[in-house]
Amino acid sequence: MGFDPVAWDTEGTKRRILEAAASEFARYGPDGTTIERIATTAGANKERVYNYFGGKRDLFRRVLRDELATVAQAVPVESFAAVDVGDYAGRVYDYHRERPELNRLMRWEGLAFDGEVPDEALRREYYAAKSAAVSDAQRRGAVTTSIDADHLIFLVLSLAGWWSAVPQVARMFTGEPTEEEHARRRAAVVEAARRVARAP
Amino acid sequence: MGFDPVAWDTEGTKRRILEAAASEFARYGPDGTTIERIATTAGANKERVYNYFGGKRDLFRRVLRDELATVAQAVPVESFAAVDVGDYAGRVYDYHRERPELNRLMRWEGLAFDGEVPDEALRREYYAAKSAAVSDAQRRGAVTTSIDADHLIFLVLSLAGWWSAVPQVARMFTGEPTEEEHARRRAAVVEAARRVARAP
DNA sequence: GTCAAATCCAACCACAACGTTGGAGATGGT
DNA sequence: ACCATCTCCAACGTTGTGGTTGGATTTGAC
Repeated sequence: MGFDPVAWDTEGTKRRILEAAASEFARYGPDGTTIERIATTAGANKERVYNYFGGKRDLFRRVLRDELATVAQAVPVESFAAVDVGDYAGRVYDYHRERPELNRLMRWEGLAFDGEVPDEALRREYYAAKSAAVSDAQRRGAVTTSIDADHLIFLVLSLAGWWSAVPQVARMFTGEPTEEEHARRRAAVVEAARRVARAP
Repeated sequence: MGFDPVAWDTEGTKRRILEAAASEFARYGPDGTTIERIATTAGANKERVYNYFGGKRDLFRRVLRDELATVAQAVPVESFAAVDVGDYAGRVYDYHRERPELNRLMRWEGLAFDGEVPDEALRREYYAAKSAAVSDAQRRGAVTTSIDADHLIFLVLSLAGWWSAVPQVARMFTGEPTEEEHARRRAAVVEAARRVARAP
């Protein structure tokens, strides 16, 4: 099944396995995903998966970690004194839309692994930076102080994230997510985020 | 294993199976749940489950439908001209907290069954009633018109629901959900919902 | 050209879960 | 007291998946 006419391409194989794993895990979750399917999708076989990465759980964690590293770069965080909260929420909405994997992986994680979180320190740091971006803006009077910084940023993320958490409910509320509907949703998210953060 | 000293208690068995199924499905999801475990938890055996309800999927749908019927009564919908949007959001947050099953089931549904939704007509009607409660308030000037009614109500539900969708993220943002922290989260949700809906 | 090390593959084991089935036990009418 | 009917249970067949292992193939150094 491998297309390696001349040499071993172990790095490439690893990468393809990770890509396939991200896709499969996001789609079917930790339980619904089979190593077999990941392997064939990646043009390899099970043994390679077990050999390169450990068992299924290890692979899931690895995929989630990579995905988190990606988003950290994709939607950077500054102070919300300089960046409008609404625009930021809109960008987060866009990101969820064009790369639904992370959102789905996190939700699988929330449902299946409830307590335990891999790379907790790293992630905590990432989230703390976002909170800091809010409190900075609060100190400068650009954002309301009637909601704690960490609660506020989380709520803003809620506005952008719930749509893909329960897409079936979203559809029943607002109709099929056509391109236009997506634009409407995005506009609503932006407006709502601004309203939540607005200074008095 | 059955505790029926005198007569067959088929209704009771059905009920116990449904209760066990709700708990198991909410906890482990459609894939992680085993019929065996449902049966033993309910003090019955597999064959009863298959006989009373169909396969696993049928049972899942049944459980979800029952849960939806319950919530429809628990958090009734009126016009948001009479009821404060913040209070309503707080009640929804409370409901998610004290009965996490529905939220989890909906999220499993969103992840595992993506497209297909059982009892779509019923649910659509339920959601439409909520949207109507918003548009009524908008007509009366009690709620902003700068966000569509259906988007607005969905966003309010986001504020209350995202906490349990990604509990691990919530924890990393705002710390362990002690009783106090829950109170803070609830207050933030209430305040944010009011801000989103506030009329000019 | 040779050989040790690394990569890849196919077949295999164990086991858990779905769904079924044949029969045992209880019930209520006649 | 008997029988049709419903309820219950234990055991089974089948399938699919996680994870392993032994060996074939390729590579690069010497």
